[in-house]
Amino acid sequence: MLDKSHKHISCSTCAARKDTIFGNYCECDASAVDSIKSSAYYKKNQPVFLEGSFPRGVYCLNQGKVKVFARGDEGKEQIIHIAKEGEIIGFRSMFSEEPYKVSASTLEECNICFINKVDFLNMIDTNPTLRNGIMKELSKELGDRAMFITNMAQKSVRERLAFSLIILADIYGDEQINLTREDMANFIGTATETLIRLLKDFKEEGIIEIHTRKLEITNKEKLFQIAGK
Amino acid sequence: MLDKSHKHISCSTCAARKDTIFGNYCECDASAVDSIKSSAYYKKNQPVFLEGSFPRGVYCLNQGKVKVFARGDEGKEQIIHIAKEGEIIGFRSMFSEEPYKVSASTLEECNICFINKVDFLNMIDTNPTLRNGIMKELSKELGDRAMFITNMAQKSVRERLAFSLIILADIYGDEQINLTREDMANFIGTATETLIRLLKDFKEEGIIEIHTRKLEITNKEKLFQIAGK
DNA sequence: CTGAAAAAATGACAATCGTCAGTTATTGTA
DNA sequence: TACAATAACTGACGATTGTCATTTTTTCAG
Repeated sequence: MLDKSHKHISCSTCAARKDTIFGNYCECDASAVDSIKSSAYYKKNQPVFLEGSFPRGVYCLNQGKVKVFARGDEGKEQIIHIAKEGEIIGFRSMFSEEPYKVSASTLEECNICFINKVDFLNMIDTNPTLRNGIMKELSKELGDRAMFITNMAQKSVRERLAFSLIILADIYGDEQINLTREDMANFIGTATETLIRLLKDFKEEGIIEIHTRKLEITNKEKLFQIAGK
Repeated sequence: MLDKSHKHISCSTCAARKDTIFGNYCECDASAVDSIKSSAYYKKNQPVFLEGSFPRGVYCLNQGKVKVFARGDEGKEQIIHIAKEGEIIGFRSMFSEEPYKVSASTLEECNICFINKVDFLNMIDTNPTLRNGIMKELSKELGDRAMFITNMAQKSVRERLAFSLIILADIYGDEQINLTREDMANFIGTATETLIRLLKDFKEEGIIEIHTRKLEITNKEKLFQIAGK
């Protein structure tokens, strides 16, 4: 259940805490983080931060999913990442001292906590474990994006779709994948029409079941096979 | 002139030093870095580090260019970045504690300095300015790769070629761009044959001049126009 | 519950781009 | 300097994928 009020969400009762950088790397107690953060409820399709603006702090997802995307020359979205419960987003630009290069927007109802820039940087300076966690995170993501680029450049749309469905299945866990066709196409890097046709193919091949918006994977084996490793 | 011996290259006389993270962010004197590093001469097309292996330290380019690339499922290279004098490469995996996700290989004769992992991590721990420089670098690159992904996904090969030529012109400075057609194709993300045909088109449109291997840009304006921002 | 708006789906068509097969040019080395 | 190896280039062809136009379905607000 989502807390739709703006009342404070406590780190100590946060179900996602074990998945966060704080829960993983930081021996600092939950109340320390609690005391410097605020929390807010977001409706579906609400912006979290916008490309071009300067970061005021970082966002920690307590509940819900958020798409992180860049815009191409003609304004078309390219989804770079889909963040879920426990992830921290928007901290890259805090170190680079540049405006955001990407935007973030909720894909569903969300509860998101916010830590002010000064407080966050202060935590990093004084807490080596947390700092190392952040650096680890940055580095890991850099590796992920190298692979993302390679997939974009070398795989066919069909292969990318298979690959992306595996990633999405992981993000959505027991839930069924729930994205608009347009968002999914913008994640895979193709036209919406092409995506729809390929989903139909997959359905006919018995790989997925389509429940209107929601997708259920029925043959993950075959997805791996098509995705090619 | 390249120093082909293995004798020590000094940071204090390094022409590229002003462009490095050390020269930019770190108030520590050159001799401190000098004392912990070694230097080596690399021939053209020599590996610097390999995907899958664990990092032993970081590499700082004194002279020459290095390609950083991932491999797709069929072994095809995707060039993620071309590093030039002054750049430090191979430090991401040191934080992520994973094996390298990418390989690096010299594109020409190079002099490359090496700093041992322990020494480097130690520097970072004790030098906040350097540390911030590294974090800034990681973040910036993350932003660059978001844009790289977007370009791959949304631009045509012709547009990507124009865009890449602008980037390459910047990397090569006053020198002419000097890459094999295959490397250039692997940077742009296309087949070698397609690249060759498009280069011919550009030549006929008066945008570039082709001197066998080397490329000279004669109409940068038009490149920007084709690349689309 | 209903109508309007948004999203999903389908069809037709053309252009881009990759693949394969082969030729020509360049490079590096014996 | 010549020869082998590598790289650059050309041609033919078809598959994949994007675009545009239109219809059907779903969603959501009143």
